[in-house]
Amino acid sequence: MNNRKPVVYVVDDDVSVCRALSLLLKSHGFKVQTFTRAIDFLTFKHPQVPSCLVLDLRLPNMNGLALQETMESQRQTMPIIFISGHGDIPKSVKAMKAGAIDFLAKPFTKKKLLDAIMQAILKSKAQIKEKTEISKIKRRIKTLSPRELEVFKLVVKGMMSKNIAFKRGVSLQTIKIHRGRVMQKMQAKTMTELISFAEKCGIPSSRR
Amino acid sequence: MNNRKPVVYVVDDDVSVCRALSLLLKSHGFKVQTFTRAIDFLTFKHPQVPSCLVLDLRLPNMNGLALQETMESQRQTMPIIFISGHGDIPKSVKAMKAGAIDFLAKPFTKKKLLDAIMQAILKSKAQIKEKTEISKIKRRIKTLSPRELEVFKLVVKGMMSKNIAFKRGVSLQTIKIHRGRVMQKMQAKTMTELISFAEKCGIPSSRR
DNA sequence: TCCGGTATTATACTAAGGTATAATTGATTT
DNA sequence: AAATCAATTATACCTTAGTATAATACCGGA
Repeated sequence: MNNRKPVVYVVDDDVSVCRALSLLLKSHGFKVQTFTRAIDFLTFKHPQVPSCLVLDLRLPNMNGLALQETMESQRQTMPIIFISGHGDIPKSVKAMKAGAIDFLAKPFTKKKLLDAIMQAILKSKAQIKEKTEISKIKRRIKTLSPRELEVFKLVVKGMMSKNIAFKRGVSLQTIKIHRGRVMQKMQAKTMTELISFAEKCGIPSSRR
Repeated sequence: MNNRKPVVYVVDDDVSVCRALSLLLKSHGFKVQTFTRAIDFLTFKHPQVPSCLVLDLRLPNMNGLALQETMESQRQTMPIIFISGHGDIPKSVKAMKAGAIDFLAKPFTKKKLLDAIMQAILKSKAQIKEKTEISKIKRRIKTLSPRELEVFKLVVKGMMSKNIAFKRGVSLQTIKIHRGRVMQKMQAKTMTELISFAEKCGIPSSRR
């Protein structure tokens, strides 16, 4: 079983659309999961593999745009491709503003859809890579003691050990030890690496 | 003469639209420049102040989307708001994909347009700030001698002076002097600052 | 040809970063 | 009560960064 095969989720209330898209996409090497209701997709636990969502704009109960908003508020970053039979410009603009990859008005060609999906999967791959990297770093940050975390933040802002020591009213040696442990726990071989770790997790470096 | 008043450029082949928008926007504190042809806007030299472009989709010779592409290829980053009487979903999607702030179908309310312009001007301000900062740093980079530039790049990757010296087959002292001059010329007080300068100019730090 | 910028090296020194060892204190957990 | 961890400090030592001074060499422009 190949877990690395990209997954395309399809949410469309029209079962025949689901079936047709499923066939098309499976024939192009994607794994496909279809849903006829937004809520079913939201409660579905997606694995951590490159994936995207092909989403019908008009759905019962919760429409596509609302689903998109919900995903955003849940920090779900899966790329979305909208498909719509009765869409209009404001809706397409809203979808795109919210970060959709594409918005296809029905009828659309297979090529248009497949191109969009290809792009979405690429983006998903990049997102997953970024996410796993950040979570790895955050896991390391969690192992820091409060003092170490504080020293970490000041160090990446460019403050010298002696100044940190003075600011906190402790000895230089204490800070040096904290600093050393920060490097160890963060698994940073150099200052530059430490700074890049901090940046990736939104910890400000320099005076930005 | 207030040079800091934001400028809104309007490109629309309909003179009455130009006039109406000009009146509306001037009454809201913007400076306004109108054009009836894309080429007139392109050849106009805009000053370095917060500004945005209100752009009609349908224009003679060069339509709005083509103008947008041209600006992109010229690295013109001015935020664009499309207005359109006969647009469709694909065109609006294309515009948004290419980075437009908004795409308003005529008729639109004054509020919609003003909101979009407000957002565009904010973005423009951020762009200008970013751009001036980067150009300031790039100016400093230009003062570096070839050797200094090389050392700069290796330093921000986290390489130690002695390793740089070995790699280049020169003495440690030589590298230290280059390094010192890099800090001077780049006006960096700390390593973190030097790294943030490098990052802003796309010079890779660490192993990214 | 002389000057200035670049590149190089050496010696010597100061400052800052980093490690090792050892010890103390306080809080929390077992 | 004992053990563990975080935080602290001191002493000592080593490495790396950074500066000052002085000297050599090369190259291109005035």
